[in-house]
Amino acid sequence: MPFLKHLWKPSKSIFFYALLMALLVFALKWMQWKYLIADHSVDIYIGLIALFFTILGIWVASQLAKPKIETVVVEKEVYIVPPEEFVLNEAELKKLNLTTREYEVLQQLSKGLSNAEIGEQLFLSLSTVKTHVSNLFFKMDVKNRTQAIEKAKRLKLTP
Amino acid sequence: MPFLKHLWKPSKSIFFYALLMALLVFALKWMQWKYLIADHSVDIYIGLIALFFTILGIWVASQLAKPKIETVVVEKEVYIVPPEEFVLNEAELKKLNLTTREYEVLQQLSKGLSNAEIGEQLFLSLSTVKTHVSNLFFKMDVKNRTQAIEKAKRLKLTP
DNA sequence: CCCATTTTGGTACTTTAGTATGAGACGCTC
DNA sequence: GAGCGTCTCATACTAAAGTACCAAAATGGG
Repeated sequence: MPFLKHLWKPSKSIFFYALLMALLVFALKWMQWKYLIADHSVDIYIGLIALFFTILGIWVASQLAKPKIETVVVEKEVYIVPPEEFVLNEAELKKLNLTTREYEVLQQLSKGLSNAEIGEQLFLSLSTVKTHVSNLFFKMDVKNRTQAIEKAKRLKLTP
Repeated sequence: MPFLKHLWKPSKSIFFYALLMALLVFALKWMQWKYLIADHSVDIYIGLIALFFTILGIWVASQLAKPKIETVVVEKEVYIVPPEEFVLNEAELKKLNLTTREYEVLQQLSKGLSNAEIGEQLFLSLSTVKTHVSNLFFKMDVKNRTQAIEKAKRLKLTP
């Protein structure tokens, strides 16, 4: 009977109930000497005791058999990606009305390359790079390359 | 006491237990006449009845009371922040061994300001700004301001 | 107070960036 | 083919950036 296992669990309560039961027995014994020695109402006496202790047993069982609520906490992780990969903002790019070559120069510019290095990368003379860069600044409405880089990254035109 | 509601539910069982109880009382009455009239072992008799009916009550309660095991599953959503706000990388900053003033210049530099503008912001002459900037490039191991900005942002030294 | 570091500023110079202007070559379209 | 836009490159110039070296003033700790 698996129920009994639960009965023995709360050891502190056991002593309390045992003490309570002892007191009741003592009280009943006292009542026995006072009222029941004389007459023959032993049947009623026994019945009352049986009824009382049955109810007591039920009550004890109800007290010991506690709700027993098992709370299972399941942590559900809501993952929100931080990678933040580069997605070209084509709308903004189109607004600027850059030519193909100008955009290529802008990409190199955003890498932090100098005009000479851009020329090496795209096989252009320094003059040509300067021309593209200058036109780039005009179209982008900036005054120097650092502002151009900042704006290009902010508008998601370059990584 | 909500427990009693469960007791009254199975009406068929009630008659069975009532009948059982009646039989037991009858049996006890018979035992009473046979063994216990003569002597003074009424105490033991009462104790046995009390014990028996307590156990009976417990048993009845355990039979009638449902398992009563409630499993509550609580789903706890744990969010992982995406804000990605600027957090200064103090470790990397310390590695560079920049002076206070140099770092202030770097902060303005990262905004895309020219040397002259940085001078206006920090109330410095162009010469002083150039000195700081030059020392900055040496300590950061870069060749120009665009690389310095790129590195500062990558190492989370500036927003 | 002394010393090391920082901060500030200067001069002189080189390099790079950026502007302005022009011009030749190419491809496309009307 | 004329016109247009793009791409290329050049020259000339100015502005800004960057380097090198020096030095005075301020700062802060032992």
